[in-house]
Amino acid sequence: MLLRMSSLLLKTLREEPADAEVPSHRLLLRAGFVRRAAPGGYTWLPLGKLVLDRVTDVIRAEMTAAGGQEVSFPALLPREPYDTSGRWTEYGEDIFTLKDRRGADYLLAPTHEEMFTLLVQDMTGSYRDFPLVLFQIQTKYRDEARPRGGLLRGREFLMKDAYSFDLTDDGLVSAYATMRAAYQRIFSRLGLEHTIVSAVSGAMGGSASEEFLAAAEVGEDTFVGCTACSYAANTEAVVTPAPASRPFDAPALQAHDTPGTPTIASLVDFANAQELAGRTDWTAADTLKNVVVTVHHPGRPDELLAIGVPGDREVDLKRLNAALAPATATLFDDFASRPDLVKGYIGPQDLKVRYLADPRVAPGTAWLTGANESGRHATNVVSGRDFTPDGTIEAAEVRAGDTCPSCGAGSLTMRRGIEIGHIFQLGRRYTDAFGLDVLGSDGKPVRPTMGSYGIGVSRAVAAIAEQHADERGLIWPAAIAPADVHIVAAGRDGQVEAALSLGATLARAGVRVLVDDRPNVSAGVKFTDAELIGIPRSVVVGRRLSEGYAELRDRSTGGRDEVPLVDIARVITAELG
RNA sequence: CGGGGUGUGGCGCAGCUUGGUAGCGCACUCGCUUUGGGAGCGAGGGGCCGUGGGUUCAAAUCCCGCCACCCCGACCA
Repeated sequence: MLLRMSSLLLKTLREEPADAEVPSHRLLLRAGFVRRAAPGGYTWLPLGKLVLDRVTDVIRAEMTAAGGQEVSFPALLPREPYDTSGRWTEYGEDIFTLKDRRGADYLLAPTHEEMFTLLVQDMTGSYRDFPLVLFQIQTKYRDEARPRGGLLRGREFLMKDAYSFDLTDDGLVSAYATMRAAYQRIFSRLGLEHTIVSAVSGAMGGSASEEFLAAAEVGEDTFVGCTACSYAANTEAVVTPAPASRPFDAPALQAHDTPGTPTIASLVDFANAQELAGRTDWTAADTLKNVVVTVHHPGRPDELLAIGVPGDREVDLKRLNAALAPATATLFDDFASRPDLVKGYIGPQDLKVRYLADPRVAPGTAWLTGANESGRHATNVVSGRDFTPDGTIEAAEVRAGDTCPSCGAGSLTMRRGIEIGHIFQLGRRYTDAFGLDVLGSDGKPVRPTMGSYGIGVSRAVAAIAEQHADERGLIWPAAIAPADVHIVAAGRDGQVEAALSLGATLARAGVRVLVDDRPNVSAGVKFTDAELIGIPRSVVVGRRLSEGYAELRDRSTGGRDEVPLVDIARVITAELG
């Protein structure tokens, strides 16, 4: 490959684009890799397309090596399969829907579980056809409420989705392990520093879910790690260790007048000032905070739900939504319509809505909480005695320093990351929905179980840009750079001709070459552009050409070496192996 | 969904308060000079001022609606 910048469709931007905030977005726009073309949609320009293709090549190679077979489905699909799986309504507003000329419903697929399942149903019939792993690299569509960060969250994006089909649960575990290892190789080759964390599987359903998170400040996911063991989890998936049940030996529930205490802080201040129940050591952790949310069930009427969490913790809506998926929750604020719910003074006793408590609200624990009357709270409200939650829920916020739920010894640290991959054991949700059975060796029908494995390909490009850049621009890992070497012709005394000649020599040897042969462009501009574009290795053919020397530069270290021009091709091909 | 901000040539911005024939820098074209760290001089091309309506003799500017983009919040009981 020999690309000449004199004819390349490329325009680097000297100034920061006004509407790009996150570093990867700014750099990819400035360096001429992508361009915004639609709300949440990006055009891949020649340099960007080269990178994208190299990333997909890595993914394709590793997926194939792991036994996957590549297929490709349409993105434009009829409604019916998604009705069968229930996702037409479950996915809700996040799905792009449209009608054909006859008024029939279509959608632009947000993922393809249904189509993979149907394909396997169509084309298999015997246990001999399994195990099977299929994948595709394809454009997905999601009507995101808020696209952000350029490639990080778009409404149209490139995704690799793969599905394994096994006849036994052991087979699924094995397929999952194979895919997990393939993902580690993929992200390692892509130069992405990442952490594998426990996750929740969201709208897709399933279990044994893990995410690959690329560490980045601008990441949308927060995840925890343990200081003592190898535990790592998305905050959405952190499971709170429940304390042991305690005997119901607390004194009887007692209600108190607590005027003007609608918040936890005001309640604690009041309780200490008034020596409530004879104590002056009340803290927020002694209180039970009860939050009312409206739960929106796809395809069903809304439901009011009360959530109880220790008063020193907030309700984390992301965690709550993860726990309720596929339903979603919003804060309830229409207290006028429900006189039984006294805002600021809600207690779990005799509530007329469903009540789910944090695991810390274990049987026997006693709390200071609302008395369901304005200006009144109650002490010694004991879980399991004075109220019984309808269940537990993981909705309280996770904080740095919390005890590790895995080893119980270390404490949790928190970081942010970009979700670049997600693997989980899907199970039989879709094979059940479509009634996919095949004949087993004993002649009886067997229902396959599925695993689901996704990579956000375009998002991975952004994550790489996020992790591999400095104040001058991008620094691509060699494996996915748009070219192996960037040759800069600096000068007009035959430098352009010499650069092109060197480029041709390298290209013949299989090296991917970008030559800056632009006439009438100053050396300074070319150097600046080369640093912005970020090809890891560059060669400057410049003022020492007449002496037979060129300069070899390393983008990441800034290193420069004068090398005889006749040796350059040999040095570079040796480096590239 | 809520809040804030912004929409003026390809990019970055001024002009709007106080209505009166649209400007600057970069980029682009041509000429001459320059050529190892974002060159100089000269001459040019390019804009339904996001969009629809209203007020007015006259609207980028004032009023109303809509759309888009960016940021923040999705929260304290």
